[in-house]
Amino acid sequence: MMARTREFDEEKVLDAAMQLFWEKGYEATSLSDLTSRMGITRPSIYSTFGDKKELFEAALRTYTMARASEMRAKLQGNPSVKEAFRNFFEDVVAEETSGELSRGCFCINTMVELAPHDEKFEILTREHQMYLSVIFQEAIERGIQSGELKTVSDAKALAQALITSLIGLTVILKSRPQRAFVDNTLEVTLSLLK
Amino acid sequence: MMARTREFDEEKVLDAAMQLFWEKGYEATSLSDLTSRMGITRPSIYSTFGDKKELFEAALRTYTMARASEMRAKLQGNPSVKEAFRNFFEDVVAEETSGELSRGCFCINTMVELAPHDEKFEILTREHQMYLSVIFQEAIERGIQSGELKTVSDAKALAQALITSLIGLTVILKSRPQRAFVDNTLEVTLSLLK
DNA sequence: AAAATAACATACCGATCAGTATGTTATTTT
DNA sequence: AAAATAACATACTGATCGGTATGTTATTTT
Repeated sequence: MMARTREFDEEKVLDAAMQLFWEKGYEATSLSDLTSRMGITRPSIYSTFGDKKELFEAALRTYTMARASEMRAKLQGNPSVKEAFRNFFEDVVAEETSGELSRGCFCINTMVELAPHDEKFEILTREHQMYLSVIFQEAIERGIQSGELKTVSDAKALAQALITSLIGLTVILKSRPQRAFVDNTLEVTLSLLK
Repeated sequence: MMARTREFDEEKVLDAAMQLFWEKGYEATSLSDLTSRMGITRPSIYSTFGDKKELFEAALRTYTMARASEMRAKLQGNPSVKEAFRNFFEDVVAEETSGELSRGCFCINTMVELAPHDEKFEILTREHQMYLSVIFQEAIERGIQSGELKTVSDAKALAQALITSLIGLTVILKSRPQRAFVDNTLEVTLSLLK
């Protein structure tokens, strides 16, 4: 039973927490950072989301769900699978290149920072990547079905290799490599789709 | 001029700091962690290495130099370039799979944690990866020279794509993916060498 | 041997950390 | 309207953070 009505939008403040954790990671984000960015007080955070780790987990789950559906939409929105993949990878590059900060991928950041020390996040991040690789796989199978891609391709293995390259690309973009490096990587990687 | 003689081996304690930063990252490693692992006191750390960030930088530089020469040795030690790359990638997998903790690559960890927020580490991590890609490139060129690889290959672009895949592989191993995922990725990635 | 000096050990600094106790205010239930 | 209750705001907790002041000990230089 609810007495006084909540003055903040739970979804909005969680999104604010997500942005912050995404930018700075778990350890480097303090409760003070969170209260000021979320616009609510410390006790409100604890009563609504639990402790810092639980809030982080909620933020990450929000992120992964949004990212998976965004990715599926992008890959399904183009009749040509090759074009869809190229556009997708180039969007990633554009996203990280534009703007002051390259936040990378929240899930990948978490895989690096927390997965080795916290089994919950080891599982959560692994399963998200596996899920993404299935989305890749479905797109590739669509390309094989339509005749755009060679029938002999191992769709699953190819999808997994592309996910691995996507992770590598996302990570190295944080060091702001030269444009040519990225372009070369993209050309060679996408040449796997044939 | 030196009065009292130093009681610790500078190289050894720096190596201890490297191990710790490698395992836990910058933020999650405290000065207390460092003193107990390095076996020296706080003032000794500060007088010898400077503050926490400077110590971290020294540790990272030690790591990158060791890693680059280790990598060059592994790639040069085999007359077959294809075999050399396969062994190299499989060594990475074995390294991360065995043992309780998958530390990943210290430089990649730093790229994720610090590069977006600290230009010094953006540059340091980028240049290390570029250096590694040149080592890859030289091995590929050797393979072209010997006739083992196709003459038309763009050695540089290929090397850069392989580095990107290596980064992706190193990162995803932190989430302990299924063996089949890794094997598939490896097969497809190494198929680029032909 | 005396003076100088640098590495040592101990104990401390203010600041900040994650998390909570306490009291007030607004809304619902009775 | 009274009682109950949950969200609010403020202020606090002990612990730990990175970094340093201070005094002692060992070695070198004079």
